[in-house]
Amino acid sequence: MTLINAADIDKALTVGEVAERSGVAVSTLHFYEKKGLIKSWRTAGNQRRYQRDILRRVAVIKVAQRIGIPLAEITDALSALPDGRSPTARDWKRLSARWREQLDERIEQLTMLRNQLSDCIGCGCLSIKACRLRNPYDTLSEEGPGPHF
Amino acid sequence: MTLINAADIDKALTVGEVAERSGVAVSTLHFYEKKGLIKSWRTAGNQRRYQRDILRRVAVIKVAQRIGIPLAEITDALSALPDGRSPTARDWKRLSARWREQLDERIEQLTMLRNQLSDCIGCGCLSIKACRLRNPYDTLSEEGPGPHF
DNA sequence: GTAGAACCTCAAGTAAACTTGAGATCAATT
DNA sequence: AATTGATCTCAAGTTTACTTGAGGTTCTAC
Repeated sequence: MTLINAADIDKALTVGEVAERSGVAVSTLHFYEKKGLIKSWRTAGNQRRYQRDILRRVAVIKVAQRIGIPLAEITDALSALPDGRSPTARDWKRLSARWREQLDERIEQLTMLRNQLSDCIGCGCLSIKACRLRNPYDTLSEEGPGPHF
Repeated sequence: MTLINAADIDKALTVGEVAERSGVAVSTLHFYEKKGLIKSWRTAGNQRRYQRDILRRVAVIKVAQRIGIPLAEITDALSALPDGRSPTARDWKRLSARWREQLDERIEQLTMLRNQLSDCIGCGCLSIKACRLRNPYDTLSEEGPGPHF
């Protein structure tokens, strides 16, 4: 149900162009499309064409991946974006706020791990039952019930 | 060429025991053995037996995994450990020092990502060619040539 | 001496995120 | 018209880190 006007078509990008400009392989773009992360329309000759907007979208996907968000979740988040128009700053803000939290969490976990690692360096305390490194669930369980990835 | 004395055998652990006490599945222990991460000897009835030391070793593997080190690299690092005796604090220190660096690096990367994300929240700058989030290689390339995982 | 739990091996399956390959079509150029 | 490069589809392969299953053996306990 996406509306496309003449101007958009005019500026349309081919897969090759998108690949080069976004830095991902053509096969990856095919793959993302199959997974529902991005979309395109076709020319009379069945070739993909993308709105210029695709470049930002792919950039967003790459950022999310760097954070460590799995593609399925990215698909999910992206599907919450408005259909048919380019996401606005506000849309992007919602997305990034959610991911920002996950990033914070991830950083905190790694930082805790680092502290524990420092405590343990050279002390051999991994052999001790009470070692915090050895029993990470002491800390994880503080997050409450439910799955802790 | 590992020497095992009567006392060790005395305190030997079965796979089931190791699994329960280390928190990994029996199948995972089989798997780790095949990959060369851990080892065992066999009873007359062909069942695995482990030195008590296995528990620390598995703990070390799990810590390394939390840092994000792939198993192959862990195997590599562990193979540098002395054969036939339990690793000492010094051995463990060498290992953790190396991994500590990777952890630091990972944390720094994520922290940079977070800062950039903050800069970008709500500003829509992902659409701008110069956006640092969009062009992470500006920063990655500072790490020098070679593969950047 | 027999049931049931714990083990064994080996092959195959799983999930994520892609890549590769084969065979065919499209588009731009000479 | 013919060549060359870009695309297309669809299936199958790749890597990491395991898990699952089938079919068979060993241990422990009653």
